[in-house]
Amino acid sequence: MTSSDGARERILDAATRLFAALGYDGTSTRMIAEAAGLNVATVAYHVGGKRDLYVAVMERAHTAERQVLSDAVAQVEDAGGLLTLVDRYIDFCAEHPEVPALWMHRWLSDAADVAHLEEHYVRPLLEMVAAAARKVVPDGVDVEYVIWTVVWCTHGFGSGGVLDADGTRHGLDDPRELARFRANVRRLVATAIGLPDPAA
Amino acid sequence: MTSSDGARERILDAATRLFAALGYDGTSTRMIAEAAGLNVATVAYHVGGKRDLYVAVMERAHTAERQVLSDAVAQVEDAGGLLTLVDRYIDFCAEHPEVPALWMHRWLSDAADVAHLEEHYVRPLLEMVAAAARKVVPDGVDVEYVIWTVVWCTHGFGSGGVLDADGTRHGLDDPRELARFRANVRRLVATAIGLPDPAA
DNA sequence: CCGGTTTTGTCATCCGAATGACAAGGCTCG
DNA sequence: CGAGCCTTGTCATTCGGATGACAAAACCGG
Repeated sequence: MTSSDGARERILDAATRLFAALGYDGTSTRMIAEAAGLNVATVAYHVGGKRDLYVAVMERAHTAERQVLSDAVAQVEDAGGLLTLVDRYIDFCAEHPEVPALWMHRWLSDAADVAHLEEHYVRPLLEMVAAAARKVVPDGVDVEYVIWTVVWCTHGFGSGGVLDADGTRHGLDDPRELARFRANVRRLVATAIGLPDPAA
Repeated sequence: MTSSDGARERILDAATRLFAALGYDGTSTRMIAEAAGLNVATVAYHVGGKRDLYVAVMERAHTAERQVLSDAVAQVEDAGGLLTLVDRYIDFCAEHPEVPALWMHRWLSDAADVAHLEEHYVRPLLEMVAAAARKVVPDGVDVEYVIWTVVWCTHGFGSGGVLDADGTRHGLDDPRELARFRANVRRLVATAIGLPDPAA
């Protein structure tokens, strides 16, 4: 049973879910094994130790993220195109809430000595987007700052969400929250790069 | 020795530092004891178990935060006063980086079963600020959204910071990063609430 | 001032549980 | 068979928590 029909995939799926929800320290290999419906040792057999598991999860998440962003970047032709790019990224984070959650946890735990994730992955990604943006935006705009603002907001709203009046939390999985978020980020970016307010 | 001359304070200081840096799961009572220069049991004697330690840390952090915000709210008389309020909060987060870091970890459901922190602490705080803001801001402005945006950005830049071109990280402890952040948030808030762009 | 008692602060130590990791063996299907 | 897949079993380590012992200080009746 379970054969090899994507055992590794199932393991990574479970690990992604758990790392995103509980962080690296809050997740044990046994939890991951149980969530994947496999034995603890089987997980090690397919992926390796806990650290390998984590790296594999982060790399897979990053690959998806890079795919979305590089596709979107390729279609940026003017400043307005940046709003579409932002839209794509928001969509991606709403559809895959694990990604912002994984990164959020990561930003806060320098403990994990997997520094190459930042250096080799997020920095190039950031530069790719920044380069595309600089071409279509007036000089003097602090492009990197705008990007970081969008990143922090999107990751924040996406993983932490908003504490509603009745004490419940809403993230970007909530369609109404998503719409509100999108409209506001569009306006935020538009004014930051000197575009007219998008009435949506 | 060390008597009771603020042993509890020293413990809470160490715990705050560690919880902020490593999160709840990443911190052990033994680390805290060592960082405070005390025995594990002594920590338990003064504060209690790990959970009590965490709650005490969060409550102390929240008290400071509320103090700053309620002082600032009391001086808001017009829309421009909100920019001052934001400034105060940014200053606070820059001076006490543990606070945004603690909350950041918390949003990602660090020690999830201490829900009263959100319900009894952050929600009232949020409502206090929102109420003050609504009085001086045009109707139709999504005040709570603006607040959440500022919170996420400030906590994000404050605890996670920004990944610089050379791979180093800069948070709000870096004066230049702080200035850049402040200017941009001021503008962000100003445009969101229909104020002229503050040239600062 | 004083002897004895209580309270307070600290420590070394132990316990049950959980964790990450690994060795060795057993499936099962081509 | 035998290689890929999975399990059982075990190990050292670490965790949070609790206990009992001890010293110093505070307290108190005389």
